[in-house]
Amino acid sequence: MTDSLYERIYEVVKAIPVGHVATYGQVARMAGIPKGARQVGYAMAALGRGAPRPEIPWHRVVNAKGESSIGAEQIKRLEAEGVPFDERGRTDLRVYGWTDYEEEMLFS
DNA sequence: AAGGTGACGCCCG
DNA sequence: ACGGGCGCCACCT
Repeated sequence: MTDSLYERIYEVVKAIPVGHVATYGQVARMAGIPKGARQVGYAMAALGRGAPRPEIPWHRVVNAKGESSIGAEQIKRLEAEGVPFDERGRTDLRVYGWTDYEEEMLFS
């Protein structure tokens, strides 16, 4: 719980709806860190290191290709809540990708 | 204090 | 579609 930067990232991740996923870059942008995709990944990695944070659905964060960056554990969790992965380990972001109110505005 | 390290992403062959 | 290379930037030692 070091500072507000990670907290902002965690807030965004907590907002990802069940059955949907968001990319690292997307989370970064939504947290106000345009070039911070890596920081998001680092923040996720930090979850396993220090204090436990079971309220944060880290498994709903995938890379820009729609793949899991961590492996089977994540895929298992996502499929359990209705997000399918193909044999190549990818999920369809066009279908399961998360779009919040703010972002939907950009499409209009 | 300086340099190494990523749960990333984009641009090019 | 896919791999390689480079840029990014907060964290850790």
